[in-house]
Amino acid sequence: MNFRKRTAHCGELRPSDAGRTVVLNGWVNARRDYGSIVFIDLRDREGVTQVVLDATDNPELAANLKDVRSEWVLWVEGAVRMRENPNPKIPTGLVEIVVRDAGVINRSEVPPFEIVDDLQTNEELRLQYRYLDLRRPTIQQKLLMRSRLASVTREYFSAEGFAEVETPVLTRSTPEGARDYLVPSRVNKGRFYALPQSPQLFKQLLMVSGFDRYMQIVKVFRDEDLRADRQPEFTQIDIEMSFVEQSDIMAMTERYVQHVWKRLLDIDLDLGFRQVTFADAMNTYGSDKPDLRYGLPIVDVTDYAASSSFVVFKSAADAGHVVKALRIPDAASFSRKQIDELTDLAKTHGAGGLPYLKLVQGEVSGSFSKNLPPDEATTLLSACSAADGDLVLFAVGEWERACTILGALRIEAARRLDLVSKTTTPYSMLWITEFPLLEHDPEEQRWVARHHPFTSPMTEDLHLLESNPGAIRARAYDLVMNGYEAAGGSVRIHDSTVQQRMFDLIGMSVEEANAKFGFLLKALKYGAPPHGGIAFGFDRLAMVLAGTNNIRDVIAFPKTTSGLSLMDGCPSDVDDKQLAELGIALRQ
RNA sequence: GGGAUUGUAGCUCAGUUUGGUUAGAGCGCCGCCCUGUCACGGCGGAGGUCGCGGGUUCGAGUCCCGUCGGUCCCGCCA
Repeated sequence: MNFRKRTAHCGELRPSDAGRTVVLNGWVNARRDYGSIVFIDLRDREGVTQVVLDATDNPELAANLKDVRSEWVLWVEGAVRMRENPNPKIPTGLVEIVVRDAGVINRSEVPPFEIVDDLQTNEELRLQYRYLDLRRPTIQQKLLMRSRLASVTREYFSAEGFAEVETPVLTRSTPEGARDYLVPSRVNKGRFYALPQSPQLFKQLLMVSGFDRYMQIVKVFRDEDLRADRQPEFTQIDIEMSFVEQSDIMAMTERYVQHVWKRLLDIDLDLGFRQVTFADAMNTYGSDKPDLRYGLPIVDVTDYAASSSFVVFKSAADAGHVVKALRIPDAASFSRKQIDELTDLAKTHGAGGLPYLKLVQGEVSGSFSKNLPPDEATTLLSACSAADGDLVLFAVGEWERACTILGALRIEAARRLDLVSKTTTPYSMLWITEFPLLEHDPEEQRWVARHHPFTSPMTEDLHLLESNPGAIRARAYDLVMNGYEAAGGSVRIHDSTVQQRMFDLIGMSVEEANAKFGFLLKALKYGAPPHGGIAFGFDRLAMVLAGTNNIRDVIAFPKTTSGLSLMDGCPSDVDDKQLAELGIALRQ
């Protein structure tokens, strides 16, 4: 196929180029045919340029291009000239190309959906024809932003003395954490590799080796159910540092984020991101990843509940549970239906119901106002700082449960009141610190690591290691951006004895620990430096930067919520021959 | 594993509540016309396994059962 190569792309021509003869290559974005004059909008990654073909000047060429339709690929040669009727909507709108010669490089079938930014098509079809979906400028911009993020990241960490070291993708399956994706070994039949959930152990071993500062942009895999912000394979910016403590890692991370925001968004972020302890975050926002672009704090009213006439509150307080309240300003106008929807939401998070009070022109109403003497209602509402026109929602129960319920309602209320669009702080950055080291798994009847079992306990809580494990706080920290857990890390245990005690605590025998993590325990005995690190969810970071709340928008070829790839149809069946080579028989 | 919601023309959706003639609209597509459009315009036209399978019924897009996808959420995700 003959075509003339471009001398300009479709987004660059301006009035100063008038008079130049250029060649463009691109896709037909739109065609407007007037018979003796035809306009063709030619599109490439950089933009759109209008091309004019005058049939009276060039009848032969016009006849050749008569069939041209959307998404055909053309080359076009002609002079740049000022437009009679400029189009202020596009950057090249002041100029156009008068075609002198042109040709069809490739034809296109009629696409299943139009290649436009404000596409209404369902995601199923878009994913099936992902290569067409990716022609849309909005998606391209997001992926180009992701590309720049990767460049800026490497540039920053390289300048800070970090070495990028690759770690294996075929690794050992380990207990704890997410389900592993397994890869059968042909050479060693009946045995399996696991795809890494993170390069955690390898980066710690690199610290033992003395690499001192490591970072890697790396794919990791977790075989768990998906969400709007979760894919089975995703990318981490994995970071580890030696001879540091928590504050050093957090400070380094903040400087990186500041650098990224400056370079990619030209926004100046102040260092010293807000820090909130896990306990405070749960108490005040009902979440360990609160979105602080808006307020809506939760208050504790357990003290008032203890002497309440409302039996639900009273008995909760007597049982050692808590009563929490969420005041939603100007929401007393919520209808019965809207309250029912909020109640359903509360129930999905484990609430029995949703007690609420409304204050309208001094009158108290609500689901339990009849069970509450007026003076008690007044006291309770003032404890919640409720003003006229407010709605107050209550959650009753075990501490973390009650907090979580109101945390979910807080997000929903913000959505309904459209608080995010009204914010004066478009980016909310905060650290969550002092996570519990362990949590109790009622199913397995044992303690499990909340972060991972290599996380160091806070020094001042070490004495609780055997007496009160649930109260131990970890030297762990999450960086939360606009309500997303963007990064998480910890200072690691660098002492093999402490590491062994940790394994004991989560019910792992010495034998098992040695079998599964013996290489780490051994390595820690050969002069391990104090070390710690953090890992960013690269996709989530790209999401926040690109201003989307769908992780699939920043992944070129994502999977659906059931883990399918609709374009190539994986996962797929494999031949019996392949299974036989691997020594695998499928069971029904 | 569970819940909610969704699937009708190439696309977006209406029609399903209360089963009943030939399943509609906008956009797109095809043909003709048009010299300044850029959401071009005008005239005409084609296009449907109502996701799939089974059932109830004289009759199913509509009711019932099952199933396969999409989206969101709970559990899960160190």
